[in-house]
Amino acid sequence: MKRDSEATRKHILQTAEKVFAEQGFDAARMDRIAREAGVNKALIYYYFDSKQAILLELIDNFIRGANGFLIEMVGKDYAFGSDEMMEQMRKYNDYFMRHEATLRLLLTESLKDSDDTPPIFKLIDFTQEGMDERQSIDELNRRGFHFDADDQQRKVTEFFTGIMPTVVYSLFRSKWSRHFKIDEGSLDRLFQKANEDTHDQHHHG
Amino acid sequence: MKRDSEATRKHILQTAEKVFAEQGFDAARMDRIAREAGVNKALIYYYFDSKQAILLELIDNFIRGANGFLIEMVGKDYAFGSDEMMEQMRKYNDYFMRHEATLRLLLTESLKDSDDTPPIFKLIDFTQEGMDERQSIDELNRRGFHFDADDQQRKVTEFFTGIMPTVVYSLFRSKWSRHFKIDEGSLDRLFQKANEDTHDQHHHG
Amino acid sequence: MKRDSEATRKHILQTAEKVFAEQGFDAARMDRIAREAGVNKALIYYYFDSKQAILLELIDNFIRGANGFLIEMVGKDYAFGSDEMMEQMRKYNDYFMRHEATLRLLLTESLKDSDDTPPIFKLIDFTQEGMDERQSIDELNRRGFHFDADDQQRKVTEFFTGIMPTVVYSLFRSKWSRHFKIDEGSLDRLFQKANEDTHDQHHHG
Amino acid sequence: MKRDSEATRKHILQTAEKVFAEQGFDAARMDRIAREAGVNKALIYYYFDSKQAILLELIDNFIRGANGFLIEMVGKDYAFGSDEMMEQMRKYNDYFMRHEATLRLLLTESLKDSDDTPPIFKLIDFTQEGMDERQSIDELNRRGFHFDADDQQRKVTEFFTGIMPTVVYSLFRSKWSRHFKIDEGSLDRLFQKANEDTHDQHHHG
DNA sequence: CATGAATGAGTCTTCATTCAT
DNA sequence: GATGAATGAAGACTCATTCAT
Repeated sequence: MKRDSEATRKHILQTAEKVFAEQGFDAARMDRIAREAGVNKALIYYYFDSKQAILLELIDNFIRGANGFLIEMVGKDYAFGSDEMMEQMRKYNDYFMRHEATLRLLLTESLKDSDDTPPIFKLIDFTQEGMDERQSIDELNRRGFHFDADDQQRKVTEFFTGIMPTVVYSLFRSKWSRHFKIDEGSLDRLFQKANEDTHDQHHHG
Repeated sequence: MKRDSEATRKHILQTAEKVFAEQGFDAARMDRIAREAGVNKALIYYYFDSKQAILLELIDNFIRGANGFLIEMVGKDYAFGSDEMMEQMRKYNDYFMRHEATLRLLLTESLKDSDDTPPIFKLIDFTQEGMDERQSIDELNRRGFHFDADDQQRKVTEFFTGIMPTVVYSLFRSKWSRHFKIDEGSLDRLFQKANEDTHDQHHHG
Repeated sequence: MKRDSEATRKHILQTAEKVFAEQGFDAARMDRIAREAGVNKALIYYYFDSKQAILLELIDNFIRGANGFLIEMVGKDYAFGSDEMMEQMRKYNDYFMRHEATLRLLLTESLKDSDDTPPIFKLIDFTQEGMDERQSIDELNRRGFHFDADDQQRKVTEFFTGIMPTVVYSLFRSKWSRHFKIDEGSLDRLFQKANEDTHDQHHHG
Repeated sequence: MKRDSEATRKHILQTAEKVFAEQGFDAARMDRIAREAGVNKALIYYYFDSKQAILLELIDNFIRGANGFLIEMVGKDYAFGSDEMMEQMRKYNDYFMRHEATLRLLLTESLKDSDDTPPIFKLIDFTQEGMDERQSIDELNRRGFHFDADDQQRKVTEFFTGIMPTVVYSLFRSKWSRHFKIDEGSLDRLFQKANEDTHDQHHHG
C-alpha cells in the first residue's frame, strides 16, 4: 500500500529526528533508530540512501517550514506591529520550539567545519527560494518594518541579533529553566522582553 | 624534564583543540591528533585520561580565560562607554575570535542533550567563580552600565542578546564572509553596528 | 500466458548472464539484474530458486551448446582438415566468443576451491553425455584426426593445449587487443597461427 | 620489535593468500583471515589498507617472483634445451605449482571485467620491468630458442599456448587427478608430453 | 617519556531472500 | 505473474584505548 509506505518512511524520519536530537548526529546509531522505530535496520536503507541523507532531508524540511512563515507574511499585507504580524511571528517562534530537535541538528551541523555554506544561513538567505528579496523588503518597509536599507547590513543584523538569539533561546530554554530555576512560561516573558529591548526596538527606527 | 613534558602536554592540547574544531569532537580521531602533534598516540594517553578529558580541559581553560576579561573589567573602575571599557570589550571579543576552535567546541558540546548544565552557561553564570555578583552589578550600574535590575532578566538579556550573538558571529564570521562575498573587516563593522543598534543601545537606558 | 512467461524467464536469464559476466558472480547483485531486466526483484525468485541456481542453469546451457558442435561433428563424416570440419570448428570457436560472458563464469566458478568436479571439465569429458567416447575417437582417427591413442594422454593434450588456450583467448581477446594495441581481426589471425604452430600441428602426427 | 612486526605482517599475508585461494577473493571474509591468522581483525587494518590492498600485494609479489626466473634465465647464457635451461623452466613451473593459491587469485581477478589491464598480462609483458625486451629475445634466439620474429606473434604464441596452459594445468592439476583417477606424478608426465608435442615442438622451428 | 603493536566493541551499510497483496 | 515492502545475517572497516618494551 502506498499508505503504509509513506507512513513508514515518515515514521523513520521522525524517529531519526528524535534520536539525532538526543545524541547528536555522530553519536546517534542507526541500530537505535531502527529499534526505536520498530523496523528492520535494512528497511531504513530501503527508504534512505544513508544516515547523512536522512539528516539532509530533515534539515531541508525544517528550513522550508520555517521560511514558509516568513514568505507567507510577506504575501499578506500585515503592518509592522499589527496583531496579525505578531501572531505570524509567534507561529515562527513556536515552530522553532516545536522542532527543537531538528533545530539543534541544524545548528550543530552548521557548526562543523567544511567549506560548504552552513545550512543555517538559509534562514536568512532566500536567494534560492525564488523570491524577489529586494522587492519584498521594500514592500515590508512600506508597511513600517524599518529594515536597514543596505542588504548586507540588514542580513547581518537580522541574522545575528534577530534570528540567532531566537534559535539559541529555543535550544537552551529548558536547560536554562532548570539551571536557573525559573519556569518556562516566565522565562519566555523574560526573553520576549529582552528581544523587545534590543532587536525589536531597532525596527521602530 | 619538566619543561619538555609541560611543553609536549600543551602541544597536544593545542593540536587537539585544532582538530576538534576542524571536525567536531565526535568526528575527530585520536590518530589525527597524534599525527598532527607529531607524537605517538599512546603518549596522548600518558598525559590525558581520555578524549573526553581533553575536551573538558579545553573548555575549562577557555571559559576561565574569557571570564577573566570581565572580572578584570569589574576590578577596574572603567565607566560605561569609556575608552578603557571599549578596549576591554574588544579584548573579550578578540578572545572569542582567536579561540574560535574551542568556542565552537563549547557551543557544540553545550548543544548536546544531557541533563547537565551546558558549559556555555558559565559565560553568564559567575556563581562558581567566587565573585559577588550582585555587588559587582551594582558597582557596574553605578558606572553607567544600565543593567536590568532583575537578576533573571539581566542574565537572559545579556546571554541571549549580548553574549550569544557575539559567540555565533565569531563562529560564522569567515563562512559568512565567504558566502556573502564581503571581506571580514567590513563584516566586522556591520556586526558592530548591528550590536550598537540593538544590544548596546539597550545599555543606554 | 505460457509465451510471456517463458520470454520473461529467458530475459531474466540473459540479463543475469550479462551482469554476472560484467561483475563476476559474487560481485553481481540481484538488484542490478532485476533493474537491468526491468522486472521486480521478487519476480526473479518466482522463476529461479536462487542466485546460484541461475548460475548453474547458465553454465549447463552453455556446456550443452558447446559440446553440441563437437557431437555434431562426430555424427557427420568430415575428414580432418576438410572444409566442413574447419567450418564446424570455426562455429565452435565462435560459440565461445559469442558467449564470452558465460564462458567467463564457467572458468571463474571452476577455479573456486571445492571438492566437486569443476564444470569446465565437461568440455572434455563426454562421459555423461551418453556417447560412446572410445568409439567416437576411433572413428575420428580413421578420418585422420590423429588423436593420442591413450585416453588419458589425449584428454590432457586436448584440454590443456587445445581447448583451454581457446577458452582463455576468448576471454582475454578484447583486453589483449586494447592493451597491446592491435585490432581484433589481426589478433585473431595471430592466435590462429599460434594454434596451427602448436596444437593443430600435433594432429598431423 | 621490528622482527615481530615483520613476521606478523607476513603471517597475515600468507593467511590471506590461503583464505583467498580457498574461497575466492569476494567470498573470503576478513574475520576468517583474522581468526586463522590468530590475530585481531583490526590488526590486519593496522598493516594493510584494505582487503583489496592485500590482494594487490599478493599478486604483485607473485608476478615479481615468477618473472624473476625468466629474467634470470636471460642473464645466464643457457642454450635452448640445455640441462640448465630445463632446470630453470622446471623451477618456473614449480613456482606456479607451489603458489597455486595466488595463481588462482591472479587468474580469477584477471577474469573480472574492468577496463584495466588484467594483471596476468604481466606474465608476458615485461615492458614495466625495465628490461630491453627486443634485445633479450635476439639474444635468446641466438642461443636457439626460435622465438617468432614478430613481437606481437611471439607474445600471443607464448602467452596463449605456452604460459596459459601451464597456468591452467597448475590450477586444475589436483582436481583433474581426482576426477580422472590418475596420480599426480603420472599426470605431470602426460602434461609434459602434451607440451612437448605442441608448444615446445614449435621452438625447434 | 615515548612508542609500535595489539585489541574489543562497535558502526554503517549491503544483500540474498521472503512476505503480503 | 507481478510487485513494493520487509528482513536476518553478515561484512568491511573504524576507533578509543591499552600493553609491552
